[in-house]
Parts: sequence; structure tokens; C-alpha cells
Amino acid sequence: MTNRLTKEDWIIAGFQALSELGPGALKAELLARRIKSTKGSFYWHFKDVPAFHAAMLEHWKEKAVSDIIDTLAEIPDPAARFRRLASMASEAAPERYGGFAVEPAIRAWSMYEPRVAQGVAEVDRARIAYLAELLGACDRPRGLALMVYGAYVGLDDLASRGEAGTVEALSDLVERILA
Amino acid sequence: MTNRLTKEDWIIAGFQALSELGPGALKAELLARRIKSTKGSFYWHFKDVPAFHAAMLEHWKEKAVSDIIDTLAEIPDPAARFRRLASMASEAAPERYGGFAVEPAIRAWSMYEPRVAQGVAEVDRARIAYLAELLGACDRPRGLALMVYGAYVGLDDLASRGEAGTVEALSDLVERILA
DNA sequence: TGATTTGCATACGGGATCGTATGGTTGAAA
DNA sequence: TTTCAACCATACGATCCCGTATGCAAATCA
Repeated sequence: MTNRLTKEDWIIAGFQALSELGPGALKAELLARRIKSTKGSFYWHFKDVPAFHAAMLEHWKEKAVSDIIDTLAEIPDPAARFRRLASMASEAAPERYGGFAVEPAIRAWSMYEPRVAQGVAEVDRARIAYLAELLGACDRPRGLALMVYGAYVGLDDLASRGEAGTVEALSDLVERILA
Repeated sequence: MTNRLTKEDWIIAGFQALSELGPGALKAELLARRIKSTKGSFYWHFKDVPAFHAAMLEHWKEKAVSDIIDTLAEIPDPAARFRRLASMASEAAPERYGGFAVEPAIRAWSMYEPRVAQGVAEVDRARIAYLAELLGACDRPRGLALMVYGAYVGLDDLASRGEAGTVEALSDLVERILA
């Protein structure tokens, strides 16, 4: 058989399961069945379930902020950066992490495990700080960062529930601020 | 002993547990220990765990929309209604349902059970429709409803994580729209 | 090719929760 | 005060998941 799995395979499967079924699906045996493997593999790659969760969280934390900032770094005009940021929010997470529903799922997950909640809080703060910078560069009040980020979080949640028009609503907000 | 419980006592305990510990706490034995009762009582009042969940959901659905609309019905001026709505969002849920963290907790819960997700979607649609009406009455574009509601949802999530300034951010948005 | 490491399958014991069964309490109506 | 229904406690078997142990297979390299 050629189906050898890596640590990352498990993590990606974790995010997919998380997006599709919610945090309750982040269990060793359940995941093993999903990817047609067994606990043996799981417990070879990870010490235990909490360690697996920690690995997932770490994986997300590394991408959640830097991916955004890196992409925008190449755009010189602040207003253009701001607009691009709004559009990124909808494309957001790469397919392999479970599509655009990942973030709401992670937020839901954080209601369970304090460590996840802490990770989310860290990411939130970093993003809000970056947004404040960006607003400042656009000669807009930095204090709007929380409002914009709040709108992103909420609209992303609504989008993951199939609500239509969320993308437009966010860029509408951005345009109103830039106007 | 005088500790007889009603169906509603269980439901309220459910919401408190949900806010404090997340959806994982909505189990018969766990809840029973929490309120110093036993499964016997639980299974007398409810057929099974899903039935209990359904009862909680029904309970919330009844309050989630009508409570807001009823309160605002007494305010004649649309702009004043709009402002009041924004301030209600922070006071939001009555204490007995677990404080202002209930709604994020319910949204998190909905990642587990499709029936909850459907209930949340219904409430969302009703609220957005009401918001659109209200915006229309204020001579503002009804299409802003989604943006405002998205901001509410996201800022409420952030507030439940201890983020400061979320209340101001929401009323700031409202003022900008009314200006 | 043989030996060693890397990765996976399976079986087991322990713990938690489920839903049922059954019997005990309590309080109000008769 | 008796009776009956509402309400609760406890015990049980079933199920699911955990984490460990142990042996097998696949890859790597001497």
C-alpha cells in the first residue's frame, strides 16, 4: 500500500472535518475512519488528542496573519491594500483547509478549548493592529479597525451559513470608509 | 426536598452551561451533576438528548426576534429605534440565559447540529428583514441591513472573547449610517 | 540481501455517556 | 387519609472514545 500519511495530512484532514462536521469531529478514531486509516497512525504522529489539537492550532496561527500581510506587502497604495484585504476575506482560506468556512469553525471550536480561544484572541489582536495601521495609512481613524474586523468576522459567519451578499456588504463598508 | 425541577429549569441550565462551557456541556449526566439532580429527572422531562436540544432551540427562537421587535415597537422615531437597537445588542440576552455570551455560544453550537444551524439561519433572516425595514424607515438603503447585522454578529463574538470597545464600534457604525 | 527504522493495523482495558428499567417520594385531589 | 399521578434516584447494559501494547509491513540503507 502506498497510503503513507504525514503529520500534515492529519492536520489538513482535521480542518476539513472541522469545517464540515464541527469540533466534535476532531477525534482520533473518527478522523481515522474518515481518511481510511487507523488510530495506530494517529498515535504514531501525535502523542495524544490534545497534542493534535495544538498542532492544528499552531498550523493555523502561522498562516492566519502572515499570509494576509505577505500578500498585501506587494501593493504600494494603502487604499488599494485596504480594498484587496476586503476581497481576500471572501477567498480567504485555501481549499485544503476546508474552504471559507474554516474560520467560523475555528471560532466555534474555541468555545470548547481555552487554548484555542487564546490562539484566536492572539490572531484577532494581530489582525486588528494591522488593520489600524492600514487605516492610518489611508488617513482614516485607526479606531475603525475594530468595526471593520467585527464586520468581517460576522459576515464570514453568515457566509458560512449560506447567506448571500456578504462579500458585497464588506466591500461596501470599505468603500464607505474610503469615501 | 423542595427541589422539584421544571422543563424550563433544565433549559435555562442548558443555556448557562452552553455559555460557560460550550456545546460539549449539553449532555444529560453532565447537566444533572451541574444542577445537582440526576438523569432520572432529565429523562422524565425530555424524551432524549436531541429532544432537549430541540426544546432549547425552540425556546431561543421564540425570544430571539420577538423580544427585540416588541421592545422597539414602543419607540415612534425610526432613528431612535435604530439607536436603541444598537444599544440592545450589548445588553442583549437576559442574565438567566447566560449573559451576553449566549449568542456566540449558540452559533458555535450550530456547527454541531444541523437543526440548530437551521434555527439560527431563520432567526438571522428575520432579523435582517426587520433591520432592512428599519433602515428604510430611516430613509437609508435597506441593503445596509446585512452589513449592520454582520457587524453585530462579529462584534458580539469579539465581545464574548473580552475584546474592549465593541459596543462603541457598533454604535459608531450606526451613527455613520444615520449621519 | 539482511538489518534497522519508519509507519500502520489490531486488540485490549478504562472511562464517560447514552437510554431503559424499576422502585422510591412527594404533593394534591378525592 | 388514602390514592394516584408527577417527579426523582439508582442501577444496568450498550456504545463510543481514549491511550497503550504489540506485532506486521514498507522503506531505507549497509
